[in-house]
This record gives sequence, structure tokens and C-alpha cells, in this order.
Amino acid sequence: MENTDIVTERTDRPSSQRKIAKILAAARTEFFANGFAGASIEAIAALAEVSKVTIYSWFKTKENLFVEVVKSECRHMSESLVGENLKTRSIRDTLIFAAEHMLGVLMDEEKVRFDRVLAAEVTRDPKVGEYFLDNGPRALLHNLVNLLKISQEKGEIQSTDLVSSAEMFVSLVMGRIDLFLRYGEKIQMTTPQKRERAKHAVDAWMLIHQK
Amino acid sequence: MENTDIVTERTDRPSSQRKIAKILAAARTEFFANGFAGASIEAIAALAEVSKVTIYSWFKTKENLFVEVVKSECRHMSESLVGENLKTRSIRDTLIFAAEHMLGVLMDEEKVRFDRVLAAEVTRDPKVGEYFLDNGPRALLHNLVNLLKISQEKGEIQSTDLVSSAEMFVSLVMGRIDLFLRYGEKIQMTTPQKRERAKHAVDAWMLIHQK
DNA sequence: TTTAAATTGAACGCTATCGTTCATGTTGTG
DNA sequence: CACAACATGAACGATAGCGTTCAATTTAAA
Repeated sequence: MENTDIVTERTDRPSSQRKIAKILAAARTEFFANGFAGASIEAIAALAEVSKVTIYSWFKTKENLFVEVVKSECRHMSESLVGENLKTRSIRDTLIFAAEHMLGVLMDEEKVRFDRVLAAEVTRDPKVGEYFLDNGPRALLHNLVNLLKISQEKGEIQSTDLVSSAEMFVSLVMGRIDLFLRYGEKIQMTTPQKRERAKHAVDAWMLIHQK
Repeated sequence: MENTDIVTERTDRPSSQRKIAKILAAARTEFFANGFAGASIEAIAALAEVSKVTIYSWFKTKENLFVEVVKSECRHMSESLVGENLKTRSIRDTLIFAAEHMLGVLMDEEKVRFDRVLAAEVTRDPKVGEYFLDNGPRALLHNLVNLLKISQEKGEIQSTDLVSSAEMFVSLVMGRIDLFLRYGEKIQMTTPQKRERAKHAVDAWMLIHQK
């Protein structure tokens, strides 16, 4: 998947921009609800209060429209997963903060539906899978490794394989939560519960990585 | 999802049984490749070398056929995840064995495609999700908890929450492997590599659960 | 106001699928 | 053999979606 926007010849006209945005939003809703094959362009047009022809004039095919939705979703996700600079605090506090944040983001119902639909389309088009992995999980892992590297240099933790350690951290935090969510289990977690789980996971992780 | 078989009035005729089996196998292939909406009954009939009418005479609808495929797959899975009685060995060896087994089963390409398709259908029919969770992940968790209980009584390990401990075990073994597989990453692991990962995960888990 | 881009609805051709019907075989059991 | 259950191909109606065309209209920039 290239970085070029598929939307043909952007326009300056604000009304067009607004329509394009509405189309993307509607497409998102439809695709997430019914999957690629199940979603209908006509329904998207109706939802966006736009003519079907307008959709085809901006996005050439259903496939393109889907890809644009995925891209926009990935952009949004990598923004929200790139944590701030937390290097002044202790590694424990930093990880707890990160864990809480992860739980918040990844337990969002919309993200779950995104996960369901996107994974299903990987068989049809593996590119969307790669794109997602690069901008989601791998970006997160990368940030974590950088964090751990600094902590290790500070002598706070001990690890022979930072990538594996980062993966372990994510695993301990999420556990099987994402699995159960994907299969429809309603998991409600209040903020203090998330904090509790975050602490529990971080403590376990610290136990493994203490000097 | 009830336990009653949807296949209407089973027959004694072996030829029919064979056809039903072929239909289910073909349906499995088609559904896993294209999802529910994308799969076509006609294609399934062709693949099963069977008339479309035959399919409709046994399974009344596409939906029913899909559900039967899911059921049969779940049956097969819970068989393969229910480990043998390993209570004579040490908890460490037992867990390493279980971990290796898990890696073997869950990294299977067919399982991955099953995962993709099934999760996608949860939006349309939440029942299949519940059914899968009961027969897959929850069954596995349950077996693990029983195992850990015995080990704890033997004084080998220490845990205040066996369910959480079991979940941690699974998390440490699988990590994000299932995520990456679902999004199309080709992860090749030889048997010794699996063993290595299994040991690594179990050692970390033991560290958290030592007395 | 002029002008070009953008939008629209309606209609179309095309393809595909589900699910059904029916008349004609085929299979296997008693 | 006789009989009933089973299987088949072909055709059908109904529905639905994609992607396109076109003439008519709205929008907004110059």
C-alpha cells in the first residue's frame, strides 16, 4: 500500500472536502458493520447523504474506498498509541501509565470492530494487513523498545532481548482480553479496574526483569 | 447456539453421510477463504461434487451450513486442546509440553483463517462467538486452572488467583503471535524454536509464581 | 455574471447469489 | 423386484450489488 492518496485530484472546494469526509465516515460505519463484501456503496451513499456517483468520482472503486478508510483509521491509531515523553519518571510508573493507556485504546468497541473487519480482509488483500501491522502493533513495539533501552541504560531493569521484553509487556497487559472482545464478550472495566490490571501486569513484568 | 444438529433427519445411508461430510469440508474451505458473505453455495456444491439442491435439502440455509461448519471446527479444536493427564510430571515440564502443543495448534494456517472469518461473523451473529469462546479459549483456561490447582496443592507454585495465572501463562506463550498471524505475517517456527519459546515463557511464568 | 467544476437522480447492463421447483434419474433396502 | 429415499441438472424468480452513462442542475471561484 503506497502512501499516495487514492482520492483523485484533490479539490480546494471546502464543500467537496466536507463531502469526502462524510463519505469516509459513512464508509467506515458501513464497512465496520458489514465487512467488505457485505457493505454496499449505495448504503454508504445514503448514509453520507451523497450521490453514489459522487463516491465513484472521488474513489474509483469499492476497494479504494476501503483502503482509504483503513489508512485514515491507522493514522488515527498511531497518533493515539505514540505515548508522550515519560522518561523523567521511573520505569514502573511509566509502564503503568502506558498499560492503562493501551487498555483504554484497545478496549474501545470501535477498535474491536475495526479489528474484526480488517483481519477478515487480509485474505483478500494482504497489503492492508501489512499496513496495519506497521502502523499499529509494530509502531507500539518500537516505541516500547526505545523506552526499555533507556531504562536499561539507567540500570533500572535487566534484559537480554528488549524486543522480547516489550512483547512480554504487551502480552501481560492485554492477556487474552482482545481475543475475548473480538468474539463478542462484553468486558466492562472501570478506570480503577484498568489501573489495577495495569499494576498487576507491570509488577509481574518487573519481577521477570529485575536485576 | 443449541446443541441440536441442524442437519435435518439424519440418514443411515452411508452415501449420504459421505456427501454430508464432503459438503461440510467444502463449506469449510469456501467459508474460510471468502468469509460468510463472500462464500457462494454454488462454489461449495462444485467443490463437494454435489448438487446445490442436495446442500439445501440437508442444510436449510447458508446460515445453517455456516453454523454447522463452526460447530464441527469447535469440536475438533476442543479435542486437540484438551491435554492428556500430565499430572505425574513436574509442573514445569507439564507447562512446557502444553505450551509447545498450544503453539503447534494455534499457529496452524487453517486455524488462523478460521479465526479471521469467525470473528468477522460475530457482528452478524454473536452466538457463534459465544460458542467458540466456550469450546476454545474458555475450555483451555479451565483445563489449565485445574492443572495449576493440583500443582498448587502439591506446593510447587504460589498464586492468589489461578484464573489470572492461567491467563498469564497463555499470554506469555502466545504473546502477540496470534495478532501478527491474523494480519498476514508469515511466522515460521521450527519445532526446536517452539520449544525454545515455550521454555522462555514458562521460565518467566515460574519466576512470577515461585514461592 | 460568466464559467467550469461538482453534484445529482434515474436509469442501465451486467453479474452474482440465494433459494425453489420440477421432472428425471439413481441408490440401496426389505 | 418393488419401493422409497436420495440426488441431480436445468431453469426460474427475486434480489442485490457494482460500476457507468447522461442530461440536468447546483455550487462557487474569477
